[in-house]
Amino acid sequence: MKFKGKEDPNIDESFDLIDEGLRKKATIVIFACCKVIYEGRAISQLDFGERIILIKPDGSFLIHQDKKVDPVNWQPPKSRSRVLIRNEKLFLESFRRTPREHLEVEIRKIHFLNYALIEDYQELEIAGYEKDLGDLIIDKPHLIEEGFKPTNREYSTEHGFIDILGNDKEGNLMVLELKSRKIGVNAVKQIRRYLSDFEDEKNSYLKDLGVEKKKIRGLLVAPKIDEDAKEMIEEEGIEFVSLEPPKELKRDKLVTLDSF
Amino acid sequence: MKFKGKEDPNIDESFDLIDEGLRKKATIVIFACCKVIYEGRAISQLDFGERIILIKPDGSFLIHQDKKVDPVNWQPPKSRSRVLIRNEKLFLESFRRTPREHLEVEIRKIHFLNYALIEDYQELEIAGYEKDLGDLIIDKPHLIEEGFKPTNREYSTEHGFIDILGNDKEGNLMVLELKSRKIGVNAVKQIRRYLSDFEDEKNSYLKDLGVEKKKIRGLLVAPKIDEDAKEMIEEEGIEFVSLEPPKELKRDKLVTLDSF
DNA sequence: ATTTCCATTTCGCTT
DNA sequence: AAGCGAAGTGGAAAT
Repeated sequence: MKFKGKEDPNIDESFDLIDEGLRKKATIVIFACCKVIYEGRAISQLDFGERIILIKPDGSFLIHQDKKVDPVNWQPPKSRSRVLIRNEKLFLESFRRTPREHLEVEIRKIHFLNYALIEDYQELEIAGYEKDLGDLIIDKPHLIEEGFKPTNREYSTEHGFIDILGNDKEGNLMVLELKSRKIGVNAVKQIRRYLSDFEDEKNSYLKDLGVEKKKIRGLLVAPKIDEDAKEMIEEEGIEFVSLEPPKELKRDKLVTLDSF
Repeated sequence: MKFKGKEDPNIDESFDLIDEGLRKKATIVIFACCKVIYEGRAISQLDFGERIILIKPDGSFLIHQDKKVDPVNWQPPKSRSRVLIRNEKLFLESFRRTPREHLEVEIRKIHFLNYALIEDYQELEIAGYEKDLGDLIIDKPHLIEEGFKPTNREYSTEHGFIDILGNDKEGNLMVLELKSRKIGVNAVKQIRRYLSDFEDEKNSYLKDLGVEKKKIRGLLVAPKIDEDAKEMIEEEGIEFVSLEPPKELKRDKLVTLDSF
């Protein structure tokens, strides 16, 4: 692995180092006073100020201020970056087609400039959201209720995808809507639309599934439900099952963190 | 402004520099081989690899891999960071209350470590999205059609907020749904729900607005509309007006960028 | 503090 | 390439 850095480079040194970094597909970090103009899906302008510029080998281009998680300006992966000197001033540019987007960074002064040839093939293992909740239910249907049998996942309807379809032990159709965090009013409206599809006689979903003249039960599954949503479902006979998405990684070597 | 940087610091130098940077509320950039564990809204683990760590004075804590715009792990502003040595290993930690979130970074090797005392008060000026489109229509209603008069903005209904309400020159009610980019099928469904509200006799919106026994016109306003949405609106008598959000900054000194 | 909705959302997955 | 939905969404404005 190769690292290279320079403090207070002059304009020519800056140009050479950045150019070298770009050609080598290095990850480049620059501490600089710069001004930024963006034109693309929107248009923006940011006057001179001290910022961090991060250029990644996949073409991503980020400019970070001293606040917030999100970059103030950026370009997505596969953008093409270049460095140039115009009127004795140093510029960075990043360009993207489809949609056409352009970022121009005028650099007044570079304080630090580093680049490194890194390749990070490690992938983040993450758990604890909707997909994991769905996996859990498919794996252990009894967590919903004794005798529950899932039949379809991501079942497509006119109004969107139903997270899980299944039957209870009496053969009634069950429509499950999952949320990893909290059931709100919108989730109730959503499942209500799915249910109205099925309740519509003209609709053929029931026949498709070989389920006729049975009840249709709507279930919302999430760790919590908010008060408004709770009132709504009580009026409409929709059920709620409290279930946490499993916060477990697949290769589970994770040690519980000490309290801070 | 104060900058400080070190190449290949040993563990004690690293600790001192980071600790100093944190105390001074500096912006810290670290090029390091590290392993990351997160526990909070979800839970995640990332094995050792070469990454960029960025700690901002507002408490934001970002870990970037060599790909993508988004950090692989992060903590939001107001998180509390600290550096520590445990079993002769260097760790960074970041903690947040409400919701409770914790990030632990084990550092195997630091290649570069920089910090800088920067304060960037420049704010991004941006234009070209939905709000600008709404401003434009309120300012120049004739862009929708001759005689159009907006009456309400962000008008609240059971199904959400209608972007703009108004009347045409015959006094018919007009329901406008704006998009800064492209009308898709979802936007049509949305305006359809608003319209069904108004068309329902039991509904009192019309009386509230003093508009009775008039037509109700649904308009989608955006730069473009996709093919599916176009077919839908033709069947349902919803109209489409093509309008670009104004891509103009308020203090407009912006020079058009040269082509790349 | 909580809710709601927009975003140059980004990102991953499916068609 | 385009569309769809989730996200540790983030962030701002309103309540």
